[in-house]
Amino acid sequence: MNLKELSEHLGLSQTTVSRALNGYADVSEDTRRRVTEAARRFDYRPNPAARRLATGRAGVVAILFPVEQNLLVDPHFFELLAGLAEMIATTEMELSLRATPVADEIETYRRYARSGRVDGFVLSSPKIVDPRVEALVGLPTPFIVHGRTEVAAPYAHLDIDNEGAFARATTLLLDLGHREIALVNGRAGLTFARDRERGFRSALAARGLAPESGRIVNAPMSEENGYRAARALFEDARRPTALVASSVLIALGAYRAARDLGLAIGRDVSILAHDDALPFLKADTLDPPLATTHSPIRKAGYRLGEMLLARISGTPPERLSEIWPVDLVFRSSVAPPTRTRRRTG
Amino acid sequence: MNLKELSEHLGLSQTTVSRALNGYADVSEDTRRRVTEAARRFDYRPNPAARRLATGRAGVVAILFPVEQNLLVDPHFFELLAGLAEMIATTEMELSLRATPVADEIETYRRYARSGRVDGFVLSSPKIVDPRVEALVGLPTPFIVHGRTEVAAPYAHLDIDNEGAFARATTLLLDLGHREIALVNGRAGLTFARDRERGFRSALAARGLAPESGRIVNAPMSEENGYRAARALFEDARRPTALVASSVLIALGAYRAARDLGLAIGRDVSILAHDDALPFLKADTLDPPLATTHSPIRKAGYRLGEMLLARISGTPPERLSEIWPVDLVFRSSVAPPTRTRRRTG
DNA sequence: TTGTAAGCGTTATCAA
DNA sequence: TTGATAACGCTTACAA
Repeated sequence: MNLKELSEHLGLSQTTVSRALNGYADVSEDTRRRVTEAARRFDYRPNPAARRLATGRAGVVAILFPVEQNLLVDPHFFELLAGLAEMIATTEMELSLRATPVADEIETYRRYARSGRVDGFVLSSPKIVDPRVEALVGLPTPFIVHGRTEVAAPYAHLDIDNEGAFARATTLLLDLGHREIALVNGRAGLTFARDRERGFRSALAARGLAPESGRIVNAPMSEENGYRAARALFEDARRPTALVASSVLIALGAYRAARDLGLAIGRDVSILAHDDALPFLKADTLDPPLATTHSPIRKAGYRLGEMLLARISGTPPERLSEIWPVDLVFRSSVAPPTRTRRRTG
Repeated sequence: MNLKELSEHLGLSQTTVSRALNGYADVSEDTRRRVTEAARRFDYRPNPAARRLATGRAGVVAILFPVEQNLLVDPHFFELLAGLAEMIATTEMELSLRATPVADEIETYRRYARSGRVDGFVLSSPKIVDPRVEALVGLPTPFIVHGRTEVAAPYAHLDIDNEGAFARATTLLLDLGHREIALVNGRAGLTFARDRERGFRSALAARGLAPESGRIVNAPMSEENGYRAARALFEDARRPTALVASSVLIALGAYRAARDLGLAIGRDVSILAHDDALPFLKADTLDPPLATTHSPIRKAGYRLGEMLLARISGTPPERLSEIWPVDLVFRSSVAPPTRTRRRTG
């Protein structure tokens, strides 16, 4: 059943039927009712290719990932993707997952944008200065960034308040009496990692403190890297009494390191992590329950989809900027430091 | 630059230019050369929407995932996805990633297939009897299955020889002298898990043995589940001397369990796993290096893309069936059993 | 409030 | 071997 048949059946023109279905104002209520009712009865679905040809829109939003980096293996990326896919599934559009060789990334964006096969991009894990964003602000294809980056032109983005979250987390530990606090962060060069470090430093600075050397670690966020970093920190002669982690995955590794070294979490050492709400890793079911700054990355993915569609519909980028506040959730993995406990490796 | 402009520039009809570009036979070599040369010079790209409207093809292949199950968090799934995305990126098509509520899965396939927005599906992790496949064999939309399932009609599929692989792995352990062997497998009900169990059992049966109760464990393949299963097995009074695992992730958990219990891998207990070549988890860099049956799942994803495109181009499903052999890689995590070593919890 | 008609950029049919 | 011409199914000026 196509538009022509449907309109013939109704004794109306294709124009009127099309407008009735697309919610134009200049259609009588009565006609609209008849049309929508018939459309439902015949299960009429506009042909997407025809619509795309007529409107000039591809009906596709895309997310690119570098083949060589194992981004797909990063659960944070995947949760974002899942939320995005959920949102797009509520529309008539497609979410296109596209592989690109890392060396050719910018050129892939360029070519793909010009191909007319895509209406918009979602960018994740932006660097402090991100060549993808720099290239895309010069192109007509809309895009949205999960996170922030340093670029002159306005660009649509959704971020969480990383700096504020880590400042509050660090302040909490300071309030409990901790003075020796370490930060196990994500990869250096990524904006979120810089912002979290800023929050960490500013909280310390507010008490006249500064992080000691070696107390800030940068690495991709995995259990294994969390274990390595925490183990090294815990084995140091000047073991920190508290650790802030950029992911529950890292905290999980830190838990393992603490166990291996016979340290009681929430007693010998306090641990607090940012929680992106990875579904297979619940902070409150760890032993002991893990204190967190909490912000579901899946929801962010969903919202990114909505914002990108708004951008595609013409909302200017400067109006599409959201910074989400982050909850601080106190749990028993943090406690006041126990004085002068020192342990040699 | 569109077809009309290009053909006017060449002084040819659109028809001829189109045919020259699409490799039709009835175009003179000379004309074809001129046309392709001009197309390259002007960077002509056919409008995908127009092409889709004219051909009736969507230019999209899709892979659906259930929102509630954390499939996206399973690295096996996204390695497959990465390979698939790599293949599709070499074409003019899109790979659409689509979320579906698990309760509504079949209906989503149906609706989506009828929507005209997709030319074909990739199905992964089929069940022994899989309702998705049963629904899709009745529809005109082509699809391909990664794995096998029990269904009357022919269907396109690519699988590895799970049964053979696990029979060989088990036989290797038997040859080394092991008699008490456990299997830590994937989720029950999935075809690959059944096939691996079959291989395991048949190898034992060939020596007149049968697995003892509790020696076959089914669970989603994760480090955590591997740890739990292995720990329970290793703590049992009748500890198995060898363990076969369906994933390196499981083996990783088993390594941790062995370490926690003071068991030396490759001495007190032998461990062998199927290796899908997850990029962040190399069997040969574990300590000790892990013996495996080896088959890169990413390559399978790539090949699935090729096969699906062949299916879409008209190759009948019965001609699209591949079962890949699996390599057995001996490493020092397996050794002959050390007799009468028993350890109580 | 409704209808006419002209695109949108291809591919496919058929005739030359 | 090439070219008119008609689909493909929709949206959207513009006219009524």
